[in-house]
Amino acid sequence: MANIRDIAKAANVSVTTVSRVLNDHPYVSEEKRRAVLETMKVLKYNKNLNAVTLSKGKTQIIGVVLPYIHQPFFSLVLNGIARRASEEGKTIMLFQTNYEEEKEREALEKLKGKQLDGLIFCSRALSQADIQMYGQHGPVVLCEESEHMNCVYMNHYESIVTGVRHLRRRGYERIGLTLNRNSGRNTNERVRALKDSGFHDEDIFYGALNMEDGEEIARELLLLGNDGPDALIITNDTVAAGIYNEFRRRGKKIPDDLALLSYDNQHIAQSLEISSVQLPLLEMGEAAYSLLSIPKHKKIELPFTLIQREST
Amino acid sequence: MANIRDIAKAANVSVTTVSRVLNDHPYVSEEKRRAVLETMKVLKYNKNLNAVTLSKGKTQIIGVVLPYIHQPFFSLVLNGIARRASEEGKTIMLFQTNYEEEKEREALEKLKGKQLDGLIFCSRALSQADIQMYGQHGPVVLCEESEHMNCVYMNHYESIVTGVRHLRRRGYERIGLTLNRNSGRNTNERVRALKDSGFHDEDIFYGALNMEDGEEIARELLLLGNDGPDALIITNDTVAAGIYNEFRRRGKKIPDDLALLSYDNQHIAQSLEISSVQLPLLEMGEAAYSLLSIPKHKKIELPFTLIQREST
DNA sequence: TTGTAAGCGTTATCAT
DNA sequence: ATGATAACGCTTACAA
Repeated sequence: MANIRDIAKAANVSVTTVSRVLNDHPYVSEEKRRAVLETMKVLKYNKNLNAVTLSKGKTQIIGVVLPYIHQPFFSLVLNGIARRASEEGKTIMLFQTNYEEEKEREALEKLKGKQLDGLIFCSRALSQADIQMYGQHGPVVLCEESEHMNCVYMNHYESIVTGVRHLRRRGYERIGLTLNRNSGRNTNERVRALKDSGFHDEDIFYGALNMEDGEEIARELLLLGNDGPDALIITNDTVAAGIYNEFRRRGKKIPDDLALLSYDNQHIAQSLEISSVQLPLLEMGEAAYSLLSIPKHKKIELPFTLIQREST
Repeated sequence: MANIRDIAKAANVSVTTVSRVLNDHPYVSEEKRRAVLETMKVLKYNKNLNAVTLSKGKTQIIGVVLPYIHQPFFSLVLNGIARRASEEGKTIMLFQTNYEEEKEREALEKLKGKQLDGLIFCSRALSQADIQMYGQHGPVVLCEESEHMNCVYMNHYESIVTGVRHLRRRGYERIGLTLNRNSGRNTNERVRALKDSGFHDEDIFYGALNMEDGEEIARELLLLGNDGPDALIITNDTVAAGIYNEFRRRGKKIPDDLALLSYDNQHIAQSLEISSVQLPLLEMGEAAYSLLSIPKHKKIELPFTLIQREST
């Protein structure tokens, strides 16, 4: 592997000149430029990007932390980030964490080790305080409200309040909630909003992330019969689809037997006519990316829209 | 920013000793180890990972090239890759190309520049020959059949033949096909299989990738009336869902008015009872990752399964 | 067990 | 315009 010095020697110029040619700097005669280019070809020269990185102190790599790649929510946010990053010639390093703190730490350590120019958390398991500690090593953005770090988020409390109001107007009286985790800021906000609206813990179902989880919850609800909620606000469309499917299989009707309101408004909600809270996820990703280069604390709240369909 | 030399000086040891402490090497007295660790804390030392990279000549980064992150097909393959990579302490650099050759080239150039230890193409716009040229700079794996590069793929020709046989058995006589692109190895194989089965160009619909595309194609088909195919093999479940939705909206019935057989067997196919060809996508990703470290040419063909539902 | 010094391959500063 | 030379910060023979 020929390096810049080999080229310099072979072409009878200095390394500086070779570097100049490499970077299209001015102040290099056409004659030498051609000579350098020629010997590069002869010696099959390849620029070593790691050396550039070390010398410049920047990698042009942005880290993105998310729990699950294949969830529509996260893959759309990621998409938004990737789009902006690509426009600016940055690349994305992906950290799929499955909500394991250790995996999140790996990403933070790469920021600390200068392998990343910035880091975006689409969701997190570590505490905000833990994450904030790494802020001194480079820009960190959260897709969740934060008082100390740059962040882009939607108002989860308000979204639940809006959902409850919508359901009440449609005549539903006992409203339940499904959630993925039993901690996390967004989760807590949703729970708080539900309780403030006068509903109870017993109608909150945790561990609701996939279609199978939805089917499972549906079976629980069917056992409860009239002793359960008559409407459910659901983690995401996929879980809602699971509930929908299981109810249909058992000969139950949506929304007569159970009203469904889910989050994300993905294709499947559209197809099954499930009401859903739509978030501008691509925009969230794009905003997160932009926030990386804003030095002072900035929060961006994104609006949501409730799309009503047959399920409510 | 204190570096390894500063630490050495302050702790009264050599840089080698510091490096040894850093890497948990044996042969360093407990006394010095503690001294080093202590001064590291005092001087707030952070290891610079780029320097490590340059020195070692390996980055532990694997590049993944795919056209669209948010498509279930690709996000599942990516998931499989990420899982294996994470197990081995490698990280993923993501290249969302939107099938732009230039973007694919960026990834290849990073391999050439030693910023990547390997590269996986989940799909491609560049020719195999173009990609193969970069094989000299590091391992490259394709998720598509190739005679020269390591690859994991499914037999697209056979999948169409199987689909056609299935549809014929169910009584359908004129079978059409939807595709995303009008080139690409997988696409070509599908077209070839359809033609070999006795069907024609006129029933092939291109540009079918999203739900909206499906709706559009559905409208075209509705205009054709009885002058179109009575069954369709479809790019993916999302497109199929689009067709399904549009037909339902117009009061048409699936499969009476049109039989649908799609690819990928994602949630939405399950929910809408659409027959679908299932591929082991996670396994495909995992296999692709493993193939990176196999020096001699190896091909892995993955099986597919036709899941029959109400749409056929 | 410890240290010296030569890489790794660039970029950047400062003369000339 | 061109070049010497010092960073960048770590790893790793090789020597002691």
